[in-house]
Amino acid sequence: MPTSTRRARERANTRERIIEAALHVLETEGIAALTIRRIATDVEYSAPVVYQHFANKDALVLELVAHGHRLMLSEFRQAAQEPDTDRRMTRIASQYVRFAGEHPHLFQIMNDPMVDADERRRVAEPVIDVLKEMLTSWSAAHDVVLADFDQACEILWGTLYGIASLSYLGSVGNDRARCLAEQALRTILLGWRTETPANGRPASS
Amino acid sequence: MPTSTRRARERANTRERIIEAALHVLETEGIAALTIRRIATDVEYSAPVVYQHFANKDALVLELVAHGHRLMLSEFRQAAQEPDTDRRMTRIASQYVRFAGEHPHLFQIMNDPMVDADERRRVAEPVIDVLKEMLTSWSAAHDVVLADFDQACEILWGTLYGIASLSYLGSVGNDRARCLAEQALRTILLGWRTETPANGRPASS
DNA sequence: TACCCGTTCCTAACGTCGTTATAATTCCTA
DNA sequence: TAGGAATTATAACGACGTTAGGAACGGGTA
Repeated sequence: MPTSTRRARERANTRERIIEAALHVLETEGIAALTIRRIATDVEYSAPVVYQHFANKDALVLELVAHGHRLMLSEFRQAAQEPDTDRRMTRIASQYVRFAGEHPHLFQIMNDPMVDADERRRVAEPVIDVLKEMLTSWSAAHDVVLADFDQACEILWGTLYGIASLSYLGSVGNDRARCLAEQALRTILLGWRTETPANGRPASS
Repeated sequence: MPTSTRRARERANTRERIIEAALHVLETEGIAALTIRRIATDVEYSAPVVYQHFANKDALVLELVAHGHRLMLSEFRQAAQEPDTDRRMTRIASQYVRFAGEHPHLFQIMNDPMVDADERRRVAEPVIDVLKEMLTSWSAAHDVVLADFDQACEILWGTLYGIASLSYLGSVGNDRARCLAEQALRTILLGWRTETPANGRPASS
């Protein structure tokens, strides 16, 4: 009975090898080197074989985008262990920019307008959820009630992306961008604390 | 004697027509339609003629990027006429995002990692300068001394780009992105005002 | 064992891209 | 008017994503 299951296993295995090869090419040589023929060569197949595992190049790239977000998610979870809510926020900012610096080509396709907007939103969702959790606990810790929570999250997310882009677009170095991101986050959080109607009594016991 | 000057004039004219045709294709049909052959067809020439005016496609695209920044600059200058320094800042934020929404494909190539980083910095400089002037007058109006002025500018620039990207990447609609940008700017400015060592005496006469 | 059918794979090809070589044509100048 | 430079188009090259066609393989049945 296990004859067909083995075939399926082999199929899944080559599919995985294709993704890994594509990922390796992307990270080491950039998006220009990421061609179907190159990937096929690396996994020792001919080009059309790739199309048995992916409908087209976009589908394969989407897989890399998903991988990138999973990677970012794991780094975010790591940063989320910081107990202090303020430092946690600045650490995630720094981590985000660091990711963009350490995986520039991955970061590039993760924010490539060519990939479908809905798909990108879908794979980015878990990462944004971490950000939401962190903002929730931060606002709770400081007795800050945000006028519009989702809006606040989108502002943070956009800000992080924008400042990370300064780095990967070559406007500033990555170290400086990390500094900028931390500073920007501190400023925004300070702004939110300040604009909260000054009901400034500390949380009663 | 004017025979050679006419030739030069014609040359310059064709060059300009190529740029305009390229711009039209880009804005109306997107970057995928922006091919040398298509542009050449639109100006009623064969493809190789384009290479008499531009070293390669990148050089032509760079011209479009420069055009985009000039366009953005003119809109910024318009927003800069607002007398109130605070409203001026939020207006520029709104204007930036609006530009990204009204010229999505132009905005895309203006921030395309494929175009040379140095060249992009160069053509973006005048636009950033406007932002710098506005921040200067804002901080003066509020007696705010920014710890690091350039850093503050880069934070603003990055934030605007990031939030505008939320729109053109399809995460949020353009109207919402404009709202986010204004809100983000207000928050950041509030943060800077707050963190300034509370020498809170109003500007003495 | 012999056949057969479905899967897997490769070669070849199509159309498009950016770009270049080559040749024809045009237009000014001497 | 003859010659030479500038201008133009045709054809081609290599690389891309993608598809068509057929060869090879491998397990289930006679």
